[in-house]
This record gives sequence, structure tokens and C-alpha cells, in this order.
Amino acid sequence: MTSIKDKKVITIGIVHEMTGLSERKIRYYEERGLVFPDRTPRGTRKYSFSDIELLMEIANKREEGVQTYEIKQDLNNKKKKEEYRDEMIRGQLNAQFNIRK
Amino acid sequence: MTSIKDKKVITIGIVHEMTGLSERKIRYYEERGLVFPDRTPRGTRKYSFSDIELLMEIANKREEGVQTYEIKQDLNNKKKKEEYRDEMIRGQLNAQFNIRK
DNA sequence: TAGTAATTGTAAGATAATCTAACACAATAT
DNA sequence: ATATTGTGTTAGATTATCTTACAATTACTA
Repeated sequence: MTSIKDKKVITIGIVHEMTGLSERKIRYYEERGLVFPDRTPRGTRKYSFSDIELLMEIANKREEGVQTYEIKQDLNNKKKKEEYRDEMIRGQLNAQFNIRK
Repeated sequence: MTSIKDKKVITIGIVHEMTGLSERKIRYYEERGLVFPDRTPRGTRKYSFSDIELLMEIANKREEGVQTYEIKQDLNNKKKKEEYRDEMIRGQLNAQFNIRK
């Protein structure tokens, strides 16, 4: 489920280096509920490689003129679809191997 | 050849968090030629997940009493073996598919 | 079209993180 | 016995990050 790509270990300066996005933008996309970095005990943000991929997708959408609100909807839909699919798969497995509750 | 695990994106504080090693030790192992972090333009060290694995191997060796110098020898030998093996493989491929120079 | 919301930039001030260099000292090696 | 190794700690300087606020522009909306 969670791989190295999901480990939140990259500080914002390096995310900036890697994506070319300004730190302002990166923080703003968090404010709008699009990314969710972890924090160190003192409050420094930490991002994962997956977060960086996501940020670049967001940047692309933004260039197409899509607003953060819509991007957020899309992300939520995508997440829901994935959850639904996973649930279906679990259901199938249950039906096969775990007939009685 | 190079994967996400080799991207140097993790600052020393987080390496410390992840490994439990003091920053002093981490820098010292660099001084002894055991790890080679990249640097940001301003000089901040950046480590990869592979570096972190390596650092933990080093820490284990150290606990067994092995000195950094020996550890370095071992690492160099390991590297040489890998290079040798790779060269052999390339050689085989050449023999198969690329008979004339 | 006027007015509100969204998106970014920039600045200020505070705090956190990192760097290098140096000194100390115990443990090891020669 | 002396030299080397490995770490901790400190000091001072520099860099990085955080939050908050204000400004300006662009994009919706009633």
C-alpha cells in the first residue's frame, strides 16, 4: 500500500527545486486542501515523492486554467473511485473465502 | 539503474530522525569517505533513501566494532565486484550480438 | 458591471535548521 | 606510549522555513 514514494521526507525548498513551483504556490495548494504534507515537531513541512507528482499534476491543471476548487473535486472523485474499487475487491474475496460472517 | 531510492532529496535533520544517528556521526562518515551526499547551491547536504540504508549498515558495523576505514574497504570491494559483474554481463552480450568490433 | 473570490508575489519578523571549525576526551590501534 | 579514531559539544555565521499581512491581477457571479 505505502511505498517509499509515500514517505514524507522532503522539505519545501527541495520540492521547489524539483518542481519549479514557488514555495508560495506549494503552501497555497495546501491551504486549498490539495496536498497534505506532514510536519516535523517544529513545524517544517515534509513532502513525499507522490506529493511532488501530485503537485506537478496540479500545476498542469492550473496552466489549463482549472481552479483549485475543481482540481480538488477531481481528486476527491478519483479517491472515491479507488476506495470503491478496493472495497469491491475485498467484497469479492470475502464472497470467495469467507462465506459466513 | 537509478531509481527513486537514489534521488538525493533528504536533509540531514530528517536523516537523523529516520536513522537515529547524530548529525555529527552522519557528517563524520562523509568525512571518512563512506557516504556522498549532494549539496544544494547553498551547501545543504541532501541524502537518498539508499544513503540512509547505507548509513544504517555503517552504524551496525560500527556497533560490531568495525572501524570506518575497514567499512570503507568493504564498500569499495563490493562496488568493484558489482562493476566487474556488470562488465562481464556486457561482455557476454557483446559476444552474442556484436561479434565484430 | 460592480463586487466578491481566487491566485500569486512580496515583505517583515520570528524561529528553526544547517554549516564549518575547534576543542575535549575516551577508546583503539600501532 | 603515542598516534589515530570516533563522538559530543559549543560557538558564530548563514540559510531555510514559518506565519501573517498587504497588494495586485485575474476570474467568476449576481
